[in-house]
Amino acid sequence: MRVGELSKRSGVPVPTIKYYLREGLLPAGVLTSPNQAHYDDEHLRRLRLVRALVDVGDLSIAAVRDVLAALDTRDDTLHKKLGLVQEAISQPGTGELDPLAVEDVLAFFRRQGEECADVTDSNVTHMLATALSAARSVGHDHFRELLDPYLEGLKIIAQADVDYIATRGSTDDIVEGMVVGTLIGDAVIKAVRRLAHAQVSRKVLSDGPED
Amino acid sequence: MRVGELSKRSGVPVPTIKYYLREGLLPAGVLTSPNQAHYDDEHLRRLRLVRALVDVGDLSIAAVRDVLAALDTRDDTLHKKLGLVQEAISQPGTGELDPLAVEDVLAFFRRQGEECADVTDSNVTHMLATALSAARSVGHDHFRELLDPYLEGLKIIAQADVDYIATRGSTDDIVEGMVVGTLIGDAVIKAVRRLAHAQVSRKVLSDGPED
DNA sequence: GACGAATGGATAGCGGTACTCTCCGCTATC
DNA sequence: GATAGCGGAGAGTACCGCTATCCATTCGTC
Repeated sequence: MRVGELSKRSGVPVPTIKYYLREGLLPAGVLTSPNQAHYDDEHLRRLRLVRALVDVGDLSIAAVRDVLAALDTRDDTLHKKLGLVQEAISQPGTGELDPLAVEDVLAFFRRQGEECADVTDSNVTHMLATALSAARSVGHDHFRELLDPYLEGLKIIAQADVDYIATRGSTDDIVEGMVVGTLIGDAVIKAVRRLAHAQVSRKVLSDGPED
Repeated sequence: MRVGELSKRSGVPVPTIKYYLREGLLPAGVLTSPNQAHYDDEHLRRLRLVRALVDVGDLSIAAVRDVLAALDTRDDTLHKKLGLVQEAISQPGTGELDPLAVEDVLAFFRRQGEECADVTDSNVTHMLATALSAARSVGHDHFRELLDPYLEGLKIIAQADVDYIATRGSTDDIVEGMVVGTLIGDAVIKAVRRLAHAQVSRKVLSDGPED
């Protein structure tokens, strides 16, 4: 297919597709003439992935490029590849780090028996410390006490994630599934947590019959 | 205190504070002269809240304004106020809605015995449908099967959230705690989920001893 | 009470991001 | 052979969150 049909099938405007091509988010099509190129289903698939990362995953174009580069890495173990990808989909955040919050994180790791060595300087750790710093800055220094119950709930969720991913065939599918599952999972979790809050709020607060 | 000290204590540059004042994110200080205003701890607290919402909660300035407006509402039941605030901190997202994904959401509600009536057109429902649409568009139409295990894990988390909030005194503290807890909780959950993934990935994939 | 720094207030400008537009010569299709 | 679409490249746009500049006034302190 040519770019017009790629656009129609994906819902992405042609100029945007051209932009993604320029930015290296989509591989160039196969040239059949100096100004005719052919795109296949793989391009369509990749394009939809890019949109999902941008729209739902809220990744910047640069971050998407990193993710795709990690996905396309050929010569690494699965574990390394997963690590690469995870770094790429975990934006660190910009705020100041309160040393007390960093200590909270380390204490949490110790409590959970994490080998901290290879984790403490990752984006994920930074994310966590940033969030706890923000909590402290607005006077919620007891927020850290939620880490353990959160982990308890997230173990269930992570297990479901792993089971879901395990149904996939090739290692490429696994890595891509991890990207999609992590980012779309984030969005789903955000929404469902809010639903759970609303449900509880409705149950707990029977304040005033009606108005 | 005056603006300079407010800046020093919060770490926010003076021009930014002025900007927030203009945008209505901070109430004006009490004027003691035509060009001197006095700010108190309440301003400082509000400023830090704004920064947390912007930095960690990733809210736009407009969304922050909505949240603050909801927080400052005086004449509503707690339940209504919580609902208002929840809408304000739940950005809908922009993608197309796949009708099949919408059906997935409704089926989920039915399964969970939600009274859908007052929920189906909320931002949160839209968030969920957007995420599931994205999943479908990249070929993960079985992603919806994760909804139930996610809810199971999130019930634990939501319970912890409620317990945490319940320690607070005034209803104002409750509502503010809900904002902070929801947004910072989102960030924390994101991070901890990734840690859980990494942990599981390390456990499951003992592929190759070392390199 | 003089003087430099800081203040409140208003308007304009800046830097980054994600597109979007325009133009070109060429090509598929009718 | 007309017309629509194409690949490619550079410039332009819209929005967002600040940041810079200016002004008259006032604070701090000497």
